[in-house]
Amino acid sequence: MKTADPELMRAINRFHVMDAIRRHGPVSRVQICQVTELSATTVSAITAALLDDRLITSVPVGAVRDAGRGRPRVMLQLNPDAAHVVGVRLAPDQITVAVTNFCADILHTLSLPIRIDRQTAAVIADLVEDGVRRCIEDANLEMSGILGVCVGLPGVVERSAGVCRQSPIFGDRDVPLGAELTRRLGVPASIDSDANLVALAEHWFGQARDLNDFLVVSVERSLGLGILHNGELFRGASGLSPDLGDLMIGSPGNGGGRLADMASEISVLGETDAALPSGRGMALLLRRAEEGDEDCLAALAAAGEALGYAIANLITLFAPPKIIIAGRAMASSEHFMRPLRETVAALVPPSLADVTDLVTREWDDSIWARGAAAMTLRELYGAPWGTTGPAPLRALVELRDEA
Amino acid sequence: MKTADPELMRAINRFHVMDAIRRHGPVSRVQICQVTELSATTVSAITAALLDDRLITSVPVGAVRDAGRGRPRVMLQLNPDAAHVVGVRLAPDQITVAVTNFCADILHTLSLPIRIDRQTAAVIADLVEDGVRRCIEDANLEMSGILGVCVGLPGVVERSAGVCRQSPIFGDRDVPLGAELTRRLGVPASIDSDANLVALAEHWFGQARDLNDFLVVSVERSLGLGILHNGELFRGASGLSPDLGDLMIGSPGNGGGRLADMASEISVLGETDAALPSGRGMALLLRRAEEGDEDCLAALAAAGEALGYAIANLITLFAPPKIIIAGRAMASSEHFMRPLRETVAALVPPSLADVTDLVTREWDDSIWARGAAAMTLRELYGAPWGTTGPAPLRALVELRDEA
DNA sequence: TTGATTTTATCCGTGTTGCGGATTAATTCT
DNA sequence: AGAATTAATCCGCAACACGGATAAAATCAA
Repeated sequence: MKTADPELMRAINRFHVMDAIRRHGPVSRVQICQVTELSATTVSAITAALLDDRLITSVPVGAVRDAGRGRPRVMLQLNPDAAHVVGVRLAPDQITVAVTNFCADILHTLSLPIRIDRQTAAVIADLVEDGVRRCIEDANLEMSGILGVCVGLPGVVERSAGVCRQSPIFGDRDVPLGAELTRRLGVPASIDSDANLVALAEHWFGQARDLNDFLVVSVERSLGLGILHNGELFRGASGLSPDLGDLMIGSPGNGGGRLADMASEISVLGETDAALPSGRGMALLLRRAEEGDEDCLAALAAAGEALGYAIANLITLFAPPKIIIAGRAMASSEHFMRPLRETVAALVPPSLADVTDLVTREWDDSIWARGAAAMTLRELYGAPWGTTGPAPLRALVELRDEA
Repeated sequence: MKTADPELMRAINRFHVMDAIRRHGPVSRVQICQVTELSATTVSAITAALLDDRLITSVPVGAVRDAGRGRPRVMLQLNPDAAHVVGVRLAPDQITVAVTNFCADILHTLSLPIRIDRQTAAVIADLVEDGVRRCIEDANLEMSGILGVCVGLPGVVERSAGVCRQSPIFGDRDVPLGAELTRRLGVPASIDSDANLVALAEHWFGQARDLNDFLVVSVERSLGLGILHNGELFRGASGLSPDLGDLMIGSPGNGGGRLADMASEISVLGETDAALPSGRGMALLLRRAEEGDEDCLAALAAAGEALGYAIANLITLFAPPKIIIAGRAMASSEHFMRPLRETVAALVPPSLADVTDLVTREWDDSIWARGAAAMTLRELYGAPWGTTGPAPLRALVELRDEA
């Protein structure tokens, strides 16, 4: 039970100020007042403390001039060098590492196209450790300057415990990857579901910056689900992040089963008889579908319908204003998305027919790693009870419109 | 954006104190200190204010004697007469009204066994208004002494807007029942999903008092889902409460469809050819099943399997430590529950095999209405950001063990 | 060039809050 | 009756947010 004392009060307000600065780029103290609804005095005091801690910096005068009469505003921004963090994304066939600064700008990335699929946890931890150390070195930084590492991976992840309950990339269950990496790197290391990282990335940098509620469905080798609810990442009880692929779809033994076996890239590739090379398989399959190959079209359509079915159920449960379907290749194919959309439209309950906007988003690997970095920064910013929340851009927009 | 000022601070702590008093019956100030982790001074100040506002009362000295040496503790408890609220439950064949005091003790109930199914909203509002007025009168109270009314009903409900998007008891969509009843009764009236009311009732009075995360699945004429997450009732985006019956199960057109058409009491009754009278249908069906009637057994098993399928998916998403299956008749039949349990066990992902405890609970109608009353009280207590949360009974348990 | 104007940021005094330590209150034990 | 013990309150302190006054830094007008 969190008791409220002046310290908590300050923590909350400091977080709001930090969050306002992060979200609204270089921003003056008056603007922060409007956004946070804090008094000028309080904002002044808090920003002074933040400047003192070198968490923010004031933009050199003259850099930004806004046509006004009085004393010019001093713009404040996050101090990029206040901290450095590392984000890692583990995919079945690739490890991506990114080093970012305090603004979550990527300083350096490293991609290792390695099949880590079904490796032992020790081997994977080895690879991650190497990758992180190398990436830090390449960015001309020291391990001692890194404040945290976050690893995103598919599967069922219990962030609070740092344990991966189950994942397509681990043979074992209940891998304590968080503790292991913390030990190896000598730096706090956390883990999370990869879909959560993407959800956070979308919330911080992507197309959901002004949304407090949305879902991210990642369609890659495996299927992930990230839920942002009330401006917070939603995790199940005991902090568990779900694996969308574990959902049951259709009638088992009658063309149904786990979603992972019906709508993931792996399953689609497995459907077609054609022997497709493992690396470029999906690109090839999509091209064949484009050329009219019946098998490939059918496989894509079946996958789209299966995922559409699941998404309809997610809409029934969460009624989010937006769902972002995210993936590399398949998710951007109309042969996949059209059946998906049609299935969603057909199965969503009538009362929720129009609440959800379904969009696709293709991105590069670095987004994932950036999300992982953001996950660590989010904690550094020191959210007291959470509230990564977006919220009133309105105050700022109004300000801009005035000018 | 909620800015933190001393007022919020006080509100938070006052709520924690109120909540501790509500939860732990008559309780002394020292005990409140232990539970809330507030200082004795603060507790003293807050309880003094609460006593001054007549929200709590001190138990007459000598009533409770705990074998101690020093100055005896003065026990505090909610003042039952601090407020009165009304809870209403709308079911397809019945309206239940309950008047409770500030402790959520039921003072008087009224059950109207009326088929309101498919009536117009105006007629139903009429019936509710009459029921509420009569129940208040029978309890020897005045309308002016009622601080709020909450109505629970099946379907998709948007509490914040007071709108029922869709419900088996309304022919229309988007019924603004909240505003209508507020107008008629001259008292703040809210509406919510009936499953949410039960979830709250279980959290406050039932078997989930010490749980912060659990699901309630109500199995009656229709199917409801109440989610308690992090000590808070979970609602979808824009405050929408889902209708479990809207979930899709199995393959559509292949023995699958909406869960409401497969696992609700209505659907089970519809499955069997036997012409069953509408009122006692389920009781008769269960007796026949007990006697070995194949049709009835098959219908119950099919329903159990369908609901088990849905519950497995809910476990995948929420991983709650407990799911309470609640209902009148069917839910307590092993012919229904055994297939359900078996299906859940078979379909739940291996990594989540043992996280969820599945229990059933049969109750009388008044529980629902009591939950509705509690929903209003919850707001009167003035939770600042929510935190209906349970939490550390531990402090109290330790105390008791010491003695 | 100089003073008036305007906007921004800080300083000062006030009120509220929670807290630790001392104090008072109300019992039981000896 | 006095000592011991536990409960509740009182007092002084520090932290905080806030409103109003003040200082700072520019533009505008003569």
